[in-house]
Amino acid sequence: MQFTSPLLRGTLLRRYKRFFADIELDSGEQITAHCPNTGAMTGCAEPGFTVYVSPADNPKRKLKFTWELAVTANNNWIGVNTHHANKLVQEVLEQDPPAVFGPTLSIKREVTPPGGTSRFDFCLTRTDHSLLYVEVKSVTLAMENKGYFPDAVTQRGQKHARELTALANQGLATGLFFCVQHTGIESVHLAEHIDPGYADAVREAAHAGVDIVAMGCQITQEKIILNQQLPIIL
DNA sequence: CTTGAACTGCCTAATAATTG
DNA sequence: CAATTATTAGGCAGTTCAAG
Repeated sequence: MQFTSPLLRGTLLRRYKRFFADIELDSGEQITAHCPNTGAMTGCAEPGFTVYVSPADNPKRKLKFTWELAVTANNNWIGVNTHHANKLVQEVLEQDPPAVFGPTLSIKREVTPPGGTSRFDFCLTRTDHSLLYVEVKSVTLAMENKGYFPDAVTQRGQKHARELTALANQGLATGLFFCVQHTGIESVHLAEHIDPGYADAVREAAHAGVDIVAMGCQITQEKIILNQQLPIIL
């Protein structure tokens, strides 16, 4: 995924009220950027981090910039725009999907399975015309070189995981895709210490046959590309 | 084109529980 | 029983995407 216009570099002053980030650009100008990440962003939003924002040309927007990238003290790059996660996953599904998902004919987004209550990020139609429902999760919490999910208690995520399990038990193909937008993460782990209930739900899902995949990406100020499969430790 | 849901932490208001 | 503390519930924020 290429950024359509060049990003501007700055320093994070503070992130607050969920949607806002005050940033001092290299030019010295102080701005408030939209923070497109609804998560806790633990370890991703420390004041003083180098950050990159994209300019918004939409005149209707109140905030002229969107926060896209953060660089940690260890020089790891993080994609904070969770909206890109689905786009990144879509790209990799179209171009070079993980083997367990198999080649696909078409991809639909935001699909509610028949009889279900949750919407899933993707529904793939595979070459044998079977359907595969995939839920995408964005991983940004890192400790050492390990990535953890979730970074906060998530009842909604747990509901998704349990519904995936239910679909799998009905014989449908299902997948859970961890999109790791953090260059320092080399493996993905369940955050037992943060949300043990979710960890259990994912293990149950795996046991029920939900295919769980994690991919990491290359991040530069020009683009983000999901390019490597990462091990998952359940 | 218009509308509305989703994303989910944080702050505040309201209620419940505990203590002197 | 009043006063203080603890817990819970609700509303809010900007943007994007999908459905009508």
